[in-house]
Amino acid sequence: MSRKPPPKRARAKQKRLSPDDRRREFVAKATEFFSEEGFGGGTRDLARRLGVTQPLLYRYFPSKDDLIKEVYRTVYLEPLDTGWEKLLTDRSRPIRDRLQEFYNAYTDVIFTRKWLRIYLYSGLKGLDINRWYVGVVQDKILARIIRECRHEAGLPAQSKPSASEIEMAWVFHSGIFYYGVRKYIYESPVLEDKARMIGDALDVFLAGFGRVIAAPAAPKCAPVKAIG
Amino acid sequence: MSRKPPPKRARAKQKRLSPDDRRREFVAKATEFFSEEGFGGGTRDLARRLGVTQPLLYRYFPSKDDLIKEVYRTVYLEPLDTGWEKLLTDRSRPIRDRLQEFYNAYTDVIFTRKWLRIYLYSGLKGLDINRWYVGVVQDKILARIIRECRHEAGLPAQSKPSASEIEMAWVFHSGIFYYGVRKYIYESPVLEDKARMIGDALDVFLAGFGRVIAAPAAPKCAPVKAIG
DNA sequence: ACAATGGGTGATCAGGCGATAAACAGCGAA
DNA sequence: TTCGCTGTTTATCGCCTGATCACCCATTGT
Repeated sequence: MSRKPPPKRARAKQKRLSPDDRRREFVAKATEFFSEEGFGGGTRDLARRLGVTQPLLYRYFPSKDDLIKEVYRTVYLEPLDTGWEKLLTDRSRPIRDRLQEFYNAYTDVIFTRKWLRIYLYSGLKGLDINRWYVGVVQDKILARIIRECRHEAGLPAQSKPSASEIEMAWVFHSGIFYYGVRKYIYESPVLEDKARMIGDALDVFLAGFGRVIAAPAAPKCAPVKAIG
Repeated sequence: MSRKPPPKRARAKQKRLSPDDRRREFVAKATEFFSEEGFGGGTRDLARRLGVTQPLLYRYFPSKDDLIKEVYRTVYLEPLDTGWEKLLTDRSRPIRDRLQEFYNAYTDVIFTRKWLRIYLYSGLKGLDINRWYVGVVQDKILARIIRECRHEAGLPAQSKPSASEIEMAWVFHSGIFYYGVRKYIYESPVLEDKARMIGDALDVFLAGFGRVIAAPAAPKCAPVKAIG
């Protein structure tokens, strides 16, 4: 009766993908799905969004948890390894330019609803991969920024930045990061000009960092000599 | 056989609480529970932690969702209304002292695993109460800080801070806030001396703010005259 | 043309979920 | 004591979840 006429048409529409590509497609769509619903979202809803039935997921992934792990991997690797080291340490350019360009690019990648939500969800789970990422940010980004700032301020180089220097870099970095959280997760109104926000944050940080580092216990009116 | 002898003893141990107190106790423990498990945590597990059976919850709360809403209310109201206005606007004291004392106290309240986790979970849900809280922070805290900073820098008062000023205050505030996230949610190692972190953040912000505000489009070596 | 292969589906299972109803237990008033 | 009230438990319902199995059908190699 209502038996479909041969659904070849419908089949024909979906282009043939290699198994690996199909799998990657699943992971990508699953990332979107879990970013909205949280990892408590059901496999049936996910399958519906993929346009397939739920048992099919288990042909590509042994369990929901394995699928989730692969979502983590792709999300956490996405913003990494795009030639920052050279950018951050290229002393032929003013430090402010380098940092502005870096944060413009970095936030272009991570300031999406999808990325930020997956990141926070996984952070709340206390996953190892989250701590690993935080460590990468600290070692590959913040430590370098500190080193460049010290160089800029004419301070002696040191192998490892001090704990309080790292902390200052974290406070600076987090301030920028949280702009994305406010905009894409809380959906609060923010200053629309992202580059302006980064620029102002940089100006405040660069102006303040030199003074604080140069005079660790100084009163607030210490002479400015570390910068300029 | 293993039927308990009259459990009067066990009953006697738990002190009689008024229904309202009992209810409050439930909400408090539920807050702890949900902060660890997320709001997907089961009512049976919650009841077990309360030392009662699951249906009893439904005598005190019509549904799980109502219980959760009350958790939100208590959590979001906890850090509010502790006389900040006077503290922040008391111009008889140096601004740095005021801000240091304020952030010491504010972070004493919100830097707990419980508070931060509930806050982030509810933020991810996109709840109205979250946007409301963000608005309160902006109006009652950040706008005042900006006003005091402008005053300190000898700049003319204005009824409303500009969007970019608010944004700078957000970046500053978020930097401090995220210290708590890193410590209590990601459980990353952080600078142990919280007051030092706040102090450094303040020094950077106060030193940088004046320069940026005084010379909006200035190069990075503009003379420092707004502060000091 | 035809069997084989493997992507895809319908039916289903066991378990956990939120929620409800009925039974029970302790306590103060009559 | 006895009644009734309130706090608490036992038993249970319907639903949804992650996961599995047997089956189907389309493409492909020969």
